[in-house]
Amino acid sequence: MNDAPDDRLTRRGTSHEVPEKRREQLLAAAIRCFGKTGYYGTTMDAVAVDAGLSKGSLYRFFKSKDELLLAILDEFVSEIDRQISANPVEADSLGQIYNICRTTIAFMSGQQQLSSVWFEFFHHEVAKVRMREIYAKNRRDLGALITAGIETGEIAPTSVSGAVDAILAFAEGLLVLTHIEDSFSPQERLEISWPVLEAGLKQGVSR
Amino acid sequence: MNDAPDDRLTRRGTSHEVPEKRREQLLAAAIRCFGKTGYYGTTMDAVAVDAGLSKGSLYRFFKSKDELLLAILDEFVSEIDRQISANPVEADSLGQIYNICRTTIAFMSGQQQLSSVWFEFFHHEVAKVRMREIYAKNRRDLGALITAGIETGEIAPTSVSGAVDAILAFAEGLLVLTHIEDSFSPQERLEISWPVLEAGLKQGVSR
DNA sequence: CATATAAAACTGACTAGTCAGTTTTTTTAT
DNA sequence: ATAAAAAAACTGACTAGTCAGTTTTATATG
Repeated sequence: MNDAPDDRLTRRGTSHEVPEKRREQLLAAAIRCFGKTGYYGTTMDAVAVDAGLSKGSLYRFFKSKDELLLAILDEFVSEIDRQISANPVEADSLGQIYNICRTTIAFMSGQQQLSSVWFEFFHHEVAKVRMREIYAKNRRDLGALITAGIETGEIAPTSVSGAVDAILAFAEGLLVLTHIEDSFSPQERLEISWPVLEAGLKQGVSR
Repeated sequence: MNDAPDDRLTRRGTSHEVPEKRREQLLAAAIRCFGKTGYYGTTMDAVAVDAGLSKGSLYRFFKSKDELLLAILDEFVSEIDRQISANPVEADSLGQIYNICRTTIAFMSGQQQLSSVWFEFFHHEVAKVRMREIYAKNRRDLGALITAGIETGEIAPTSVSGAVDAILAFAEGLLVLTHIEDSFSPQERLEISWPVLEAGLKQGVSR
């Protein structure tokens, strides 16, 4: 039951525990709970208990369950961005694209299965708006890389949006498979199946 | 509000309305409702109202919400299978694989967005078991086609499971994108981006 | 230092509403 | 009349969000 980390804050803060820290603590608890039982399956009480707080206190930091959720989404986006840019910059476009896929998949599949929550939001209007923004950005970034790759001759001339769709769908799909097949390791599978996609991009459209 | 089809059964059954027919009617209503508001966002009352019945009657045909759900999943699987085998048999493996992808995507994205419900089940244990069976079968079918394609030289020698992963992830991902980007037409996008994947399979692993 | 006071953080019981599933009542067909 | 089917009413468990009261921490004062 209690698998919260040991570094959980004590119930009463000391003078050195600023609200920021407590907010992070609540966010971490929410990620654990949502990851375990999903958004709709997680009660605000459960989040509070996991963080070692009461529900009333939780509501001091997050006005609603939706707000808590959006905070998690934002945390995810910025963390993934941070990790991607922390990697050494690849010289070639395909290397950069692979870097983005690998980093994103590693992060998403690592966080207590939280990525499964991602898919609960197709009927959650608030979350959906945020998700659209995220995908629009992904689409712009990948599109720029592919265009650059075509210019250098690294990627065969092809429909840029087609290639973006293929990459986005591929990465997204690997995450989906992760949640259906328990033994599935998306990182391993990315390594195995990436060459197929890579060959397609290098080779270009053959018909 | 009321967008149920006109051929909806009358409120009172006649002696000629066999349970089978009513069951199908309820299933259709459930598909509409789940498609509109998702599994967790759909109440049993809503399904009953959509079908022009009361909740009590609904429970005569389906013992629980879970049972209703499983019936839909089964209906989907058999309908997709039916449509795939209804297509003319392609001579080559790649054509058959494309046929499977195209038919599945066309069906899933066509049914009142019901495919979004698919993704709500990563935390629904009952549905998850059924989904695993479905994916295991997909994996077997695709694996056989790829192995055959490699034997005929149509597909370059490669990791069969890697290729299966790539295709499954790709198709699954296209459906995900459908639900994030409203203007996204998965059929169109499949046509645009399929060549990338196809080239990859023909070309094989290049490293 | 010790004590008083103010401010901040926290609690848990409560509200108001929802919904899956059940039971009772009404309608219809034969 | 009577049995089957449908409708309506009901139950009980659950949950997001609130708030009055409590405890802890920070600050001011002699």
